[in-house]
Amino acid sequence: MGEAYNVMAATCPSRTVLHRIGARWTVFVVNALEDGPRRFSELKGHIRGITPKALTETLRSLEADGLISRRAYDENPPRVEYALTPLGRSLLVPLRAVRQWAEEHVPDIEAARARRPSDQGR
Amino acid sequence: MGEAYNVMAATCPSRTVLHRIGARWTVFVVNALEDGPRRFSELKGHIRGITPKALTETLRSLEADGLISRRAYDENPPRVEYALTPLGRSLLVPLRAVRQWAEEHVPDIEAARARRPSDQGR
DNA sequence: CGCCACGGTATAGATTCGATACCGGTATCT
DNA sequence: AGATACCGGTATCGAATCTATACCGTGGCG
Repeated sequence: MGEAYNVMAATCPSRTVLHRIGARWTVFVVNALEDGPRRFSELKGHIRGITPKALTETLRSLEADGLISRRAYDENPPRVEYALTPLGRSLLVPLRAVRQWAEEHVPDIEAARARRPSDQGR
Repeated sequence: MGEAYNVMAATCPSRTVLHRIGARWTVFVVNALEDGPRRFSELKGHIRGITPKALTETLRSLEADGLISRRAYDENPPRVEYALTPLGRSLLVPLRAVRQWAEEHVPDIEAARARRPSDQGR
C-alpha cells in the first residue's frame, strides 16, 4: 500500500510530491478552497499577504498536479473559479490538521522562542 | 479553542508557525526523529539529499521553536543527539499524515502531471 | 470619453537554497 | 612521530526562488 514509496529516498517520486505540498503557499490555498469554489481575487483577499504572482504560480502548480480545477467563464469582467478536485479534497484532510496544529500551538512556540532571544528572528 | 488564531491573517503569529512547519526540510526531520533520538550524521544519512547546511539550519530552527532538543555529549569523536520534545511529538501526528498522503498519492499526481506535459517541469 | 473590475504579467531586488570545500579536536593506525 | 579518519558542523559562492510594485487588455458603464 503506502509502502511502495519512501520520502526519505532522494530519488523517490514522493519527494517531489512532498515538495509541492510544502511549497510556501500550498497549505493556504488548499485550506482556502475547503468551502467550495473561489475566484482569483477572492483567494487573494482571503489569503492575506499573498502576491498575485505567488497565487498564480501556486494555482498553476496545484492544477498541474490535479489537486485543483480551473474554470474560466467567458464573461465580462472575466470570471475564473478554482475548486478542489477529489484528490485535492483528500489532501485537505491532512493539511487542515497541520493548520489546526499551527493555530493551536502558537503560544507554545512563542514561549519557546522567547526562551532563546538570540535565535528569535529565525 | 483554536479559534483565537487564524493563519489567513497576514499579521497572525500562526503565520510564522505555519511558515516554519512548511519549511523545506521540516517534514523530513520531524519524521526522521519519530523512533527516538538520532545523531547529526544519522539524520544526514537517513534523509537522503539533505546538505549539512540545510540540516543544521533546520535543526536550529526547530530547536528554537521548542520542537526538538539538542544534547551534546562531551566525548570523542563528538556526539550530539537530537530528539523530539513533547511539543515536537504532537506535531509529528499531522506531519506523519502529510507524509503518508504523499507516499500514497504518488501515482495520482504522476498521472495528473502526465496529462499536462507542458507544465510538467514545474 | 474616462474610469472601473478582473485576472492576471513584467520587472527588479532581496532572500533563500544547494553544492562543495574546508575546519578543529582527538583517537587510532603505521 | 606522522598520517589518517571521525564527527559535527562552517564558509563561500553561484543559482534558484520569493516579494513588492507597477502595469496590461478587455469590455461595460456613466
